[in-house]
Amino acid sequence: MSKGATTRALVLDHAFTLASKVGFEGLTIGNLAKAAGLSKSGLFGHFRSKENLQVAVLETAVDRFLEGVMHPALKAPRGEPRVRAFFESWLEWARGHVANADGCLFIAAANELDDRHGPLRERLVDYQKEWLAGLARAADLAVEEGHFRADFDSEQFAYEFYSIILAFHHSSRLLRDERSDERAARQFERLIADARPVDHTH
Amino acid sequence: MSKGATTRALVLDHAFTLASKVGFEGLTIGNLAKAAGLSKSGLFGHFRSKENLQVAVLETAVDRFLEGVMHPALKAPRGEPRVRAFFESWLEWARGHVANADGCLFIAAANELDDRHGPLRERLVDYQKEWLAGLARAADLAVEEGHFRADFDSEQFAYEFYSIILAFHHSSRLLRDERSDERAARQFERLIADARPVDHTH
DNA sequence: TAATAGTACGACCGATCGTGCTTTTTTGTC
DNA sequence: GACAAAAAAGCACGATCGGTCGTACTATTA
Repeated sequence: MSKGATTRALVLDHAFTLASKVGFEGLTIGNLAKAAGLSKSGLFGHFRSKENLQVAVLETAVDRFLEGVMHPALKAPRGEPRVRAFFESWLEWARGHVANADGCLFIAAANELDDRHGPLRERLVDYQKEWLAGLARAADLAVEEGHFRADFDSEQFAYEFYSIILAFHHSSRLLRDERSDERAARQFERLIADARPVDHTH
Repeated sequence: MSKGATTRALVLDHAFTLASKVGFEGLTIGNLAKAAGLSKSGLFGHFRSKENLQVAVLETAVDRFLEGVMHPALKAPRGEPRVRAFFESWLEWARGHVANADGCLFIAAANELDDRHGPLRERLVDYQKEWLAGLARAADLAVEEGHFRADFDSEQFAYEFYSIILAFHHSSRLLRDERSDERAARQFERLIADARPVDHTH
């Protein structure tokens, strides 16, 4: 890796951490330069605009998310186990960021960008739709495996799945409720229970 | 009402609208002054600090929320009807703001303030806890009326209720999914169905 | 070794931020 | 209508923002 690519990666590493705390808007070039140990203009040269920097940070975050959440979950056996694996690793991602006193960058970005337009917003939307579609696919597989009901709206499932993450983030970050973990787990179990085939055996 | 109080109220009216679009951080004194038709310093004199202004805006928003969401719902008969009324008016609040291309100020504030400290954050947290407690109380009444199961965690109910609002806001604002309404309604019906007493009549 | 491209620096730009100080205009009371 | 008080405006400040500039050092390549 060339010198330039090395420091660029180092900058993006600091940028991801910093942006997780302050969001995309709060991320200033001056502060990032201070954190990374570069001059403002030295850092700026790597990206040539703030928007380019933001896009690069978003893609860094996406890489980490794929690596830390999506890929591990895809190793679990298809069907309900994989759906559960998604939940565990996804929540663990959120939990880790809450514990570090920074938040989930994607949730922060969603709130900052929801009324803007431009490439940053479009990319974020595309990624989120992709992940929700991936979740829906995992749920469809659970239907095929017979773990979930045949009449089952997997998109609705993905929608509600994400609502659990959002509520957990809100409850633990803003309200600082120590029972957020338990709450999220119970909500998830209820979602799974309703997805299972009806039991007529008794 | 004295002249001062009149213009102060007018300023807060514009401030609420503006802050709903840009959040508490994006709300600048210069822009607000432009919107309200005052000079920066003329407006500033009414509040003497930005933090005071923000607190006043938050309290304005709380008044509107109580008036538009909480009070109407409390007029519905206790039990499930009142719970449903909460859902309808709460979602209508969110829906209205989404349609206006601004967002729910409380959700925006939650994301901006979740890692800050100071009176603004504390007030927001207090209000949100209050509303969730109010919701839990409404659910408890539904238990008393026999509409909901006896073994029933009303705090969990309030938690999941709010997750529906959060997901709706995210889905309609960021993803611009036209089916957000339908999704939220279905999620709510599932929440209610699970809260009802088990039916052993067949 | 010489030429070139990549990397980083400090100084600086115009714009905007919140906020203080001073002056002018408006309001309410006798 | 005079006059004090309140309200609004005018102006300026220091800080910070994203971004540009010329310049110097350091790799890479010829």
